[in-house]
Amino acid sequence: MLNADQTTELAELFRLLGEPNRLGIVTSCLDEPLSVGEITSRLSLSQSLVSHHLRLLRAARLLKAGRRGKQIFYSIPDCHVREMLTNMIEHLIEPHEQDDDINA
Amino acid sequence: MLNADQTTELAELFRLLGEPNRLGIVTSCLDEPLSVGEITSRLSLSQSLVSHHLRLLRAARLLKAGRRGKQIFYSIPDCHVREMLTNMIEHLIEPHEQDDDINA
DNA sequence: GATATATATGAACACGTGTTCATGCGAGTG
DNA sequence: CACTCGCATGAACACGTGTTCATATATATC
Repeated sequence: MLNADQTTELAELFRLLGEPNRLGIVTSCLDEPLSVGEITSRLSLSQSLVSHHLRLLRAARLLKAGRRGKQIFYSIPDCHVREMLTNMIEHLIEPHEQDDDINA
Repeated sequence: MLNADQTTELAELFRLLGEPNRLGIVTSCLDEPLSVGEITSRLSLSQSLVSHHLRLLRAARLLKAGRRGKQIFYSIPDCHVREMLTNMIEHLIEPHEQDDDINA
C-alpha cells in the first residue's frame, strides 16, 4: 500500500492536524483567508504561538500564505485538504453506537 | 465553523493517525481485514505495541474489529475514513514546488 | 478440564513537543 | 531615513506519549 517513508511522511501531516490549536487555525481558514492577527484574536492565542504553528502548517502545505499590504493571509492550498477535512468532520458527526467491542 | 470541543475531538482523530506505526496499521488494513498477528508480522512491530495501538484506533472508530475463529481481524469501518485517507495521500503525492515562502 | 495460541492490559521509562518569554526582522508610512 | 506595525524566530521548560517488559485473559484443541 504505502512504504515506510511515505507512511512517515503522511503521518507527519496528520500529526500536525492532531493538535487542537493547530487544527483550529486550519479550520478557521476554511471559509476565507485570514491574517495572522485575525487568527490570533479569533482563537485567543498568543501571536507567537500562532506564528510557530503557521510555520509548520505552511511547510507541510496544509496552509498557504500570501501578503496583502501589511498583513499576511493564510488559506487552504488545495481541494484535497479541504475534502479531507470534510470527510473527517463527517466521520466525527456520524451517528455511532459505541461498539468499541470485538462483537459487531 | 467548528467549536472548541469539536475541534479538540477532531484533533484527537488526527493525532491518532499522526504516529507512523499507527498510521501504518490503519493503511495496512485498507485493502483487506487483517488479523493482529498479520499486522504484527507485516509491520515488524511487537505484538504488545500493535495491541496498544489497535485499542486506541478501535476506540476512535478508525478501525473496527471482528472475530473470525481464533483470530481478530481489523478493518476500515466506513467510507469517510477511506476517502479521507485517499485525499490525504493525493495531497502528499501532489507535485509541488516548495513555495513555503510568502510569495506565491 | 488442561494446554496452547492469539490477543489484551498495566506499569514504567525515555523522549519529543506545545507553549511562553524575549527578541529580531521587514514592509509600509510619515 | 527613522519609526511603527505585523509577523517571525530562538531558547528553555513542563508535560504528554510511544515503547518495552511482564503478565493477564479468552478462545480453541486435545
